[in-house]
Amino acid sequence: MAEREADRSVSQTVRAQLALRDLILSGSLRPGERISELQAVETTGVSRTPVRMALVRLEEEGLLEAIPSGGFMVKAFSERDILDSIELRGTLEGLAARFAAERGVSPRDLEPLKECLNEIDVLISPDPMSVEAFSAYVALNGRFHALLAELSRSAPVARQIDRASALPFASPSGFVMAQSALPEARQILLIAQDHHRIVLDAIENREGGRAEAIMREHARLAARNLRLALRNRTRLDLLPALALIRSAVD
Amino acid sequence: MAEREADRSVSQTVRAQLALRDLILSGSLRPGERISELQAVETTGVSRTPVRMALVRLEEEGLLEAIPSGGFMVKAFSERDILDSIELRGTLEGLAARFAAERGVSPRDLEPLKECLNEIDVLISPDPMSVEAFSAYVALNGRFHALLAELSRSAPVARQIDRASALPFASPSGFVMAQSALPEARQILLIAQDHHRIVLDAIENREGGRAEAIMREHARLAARNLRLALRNRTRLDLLPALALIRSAVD
DNA sequence: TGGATACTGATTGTATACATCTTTGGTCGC
DNA sequence: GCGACCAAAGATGTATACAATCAGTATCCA
Repeated sequence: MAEREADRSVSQTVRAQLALRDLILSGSLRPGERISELQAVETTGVSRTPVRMALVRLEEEGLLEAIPSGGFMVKAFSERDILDSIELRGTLEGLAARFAAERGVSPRDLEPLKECLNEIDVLISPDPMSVEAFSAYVALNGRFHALLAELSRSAPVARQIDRASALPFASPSGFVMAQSALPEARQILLIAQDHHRIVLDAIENREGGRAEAIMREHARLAARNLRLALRNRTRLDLLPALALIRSAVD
Repeated sequence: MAEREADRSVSQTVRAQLALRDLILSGSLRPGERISELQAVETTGVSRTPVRMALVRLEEEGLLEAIPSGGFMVKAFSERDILDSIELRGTLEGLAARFAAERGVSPRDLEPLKECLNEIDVLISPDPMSVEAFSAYVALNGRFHALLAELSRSAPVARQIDRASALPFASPSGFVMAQSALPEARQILLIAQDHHRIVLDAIENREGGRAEAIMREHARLAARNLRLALRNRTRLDLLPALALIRSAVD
């Protein structure tokens, strides 16, 4: 009951969507649980109309599932669902990289990506990375992947990548924070950064197949991160998305 | 003002969605045109609430685009957008086929697909195929592709394929009807059917790479169909989706 | 005692009224 | 004559009231 009268700039629908998403990812709403609209109205402080709009959008986003008899429930994911979602994103990013390579990109277009990589270099340079560095990495990594999707110059492909990355555990840096405390963490980021450089090199030299393959492999690093985080059981609190996993975290 | 009181079994939202989709695909609503909610209310005969719900769903479907200042407009597609969407679907179906091959499927699971192919064989056997045969082919072909997506046993992948195929010009048999009058048509269907057989063979023998590659190539038949239909300019009336193409059909 | 049916409560789907914002047309000023 | 500003009309975003459907429970009959 804090920010009941939050800033008027964003629509009520967006506010409800953000609030409900937080509730889902934080685990306040359990997988399989039916979402009561009236309850959501009380929680979010907006009326039923924007709440319903938000529910529809969250369903399209993949966090909710429509109940045949009406209404929505929180979707449950298996560990394999998550791994598949990561492979899916890798496949789509691979397609984007291949398009970029085949169609050619100007040095001017590559500029922001290289700049992004240089900034990442600075972040991952100190050997025990700080938590803030990990956090900054997440932002820069997301930026790099977004720029890469644009590089395909294909609106349909970029759109599909966005939708595939919408699920928090499928996003490019979904499991980075989880292992910020592990010693292997920095090593994995160094490898990831190498992938970044390779894909740009492949695109520059118009090697479509190579660009595609490296992006697929790159996504599999996320899967490795996930397994690492689950096995070590450390800092799982940094992964709100895991509240959605069914029978993986018991 | 005919079916104002259509059957009560479907919700008003679905009815509005179907009606609006028809209006868009038939070209009654031009690309770039803002969709007036009140006008949609008059056209569809339902009230504003379900109309707005339908608009949100059609946006997620990819047929509409949100206007920053509010409301929606009909999306415009370039010819390249369409070709990219086809390649996108092929890539996703390739992933599904690879998953099916790698994970293995039981003969029991393959049964309905083989049955489907046998039915298609009967349809494309007579040399001058009838228009009804083409129409039946569209249905069976859609069924085969849906079954193949299921075969991946990956809900996220199947879901993404559904969404990629939602755009009419990206769907598996999007451009089949357009060339039902052309002599090359049957030949292309014979090749497509060969692809179908090959992918099942690859899956049966757990050849993931082969299964993936053939599905990618298979999708490119749709691109070939599109070019063929556009060049011949025959039966373009059978392609309502072309109303969305910007600057390709002038 | 078990099962089926009817009833009641609650929840979702729909319609409409209201407020705010955008857009468009006209007029005034430069 | 052109541009900017203001006003009015229409559009969308929001809230709420109503209707219909679904789930749960209790009772009645076999």
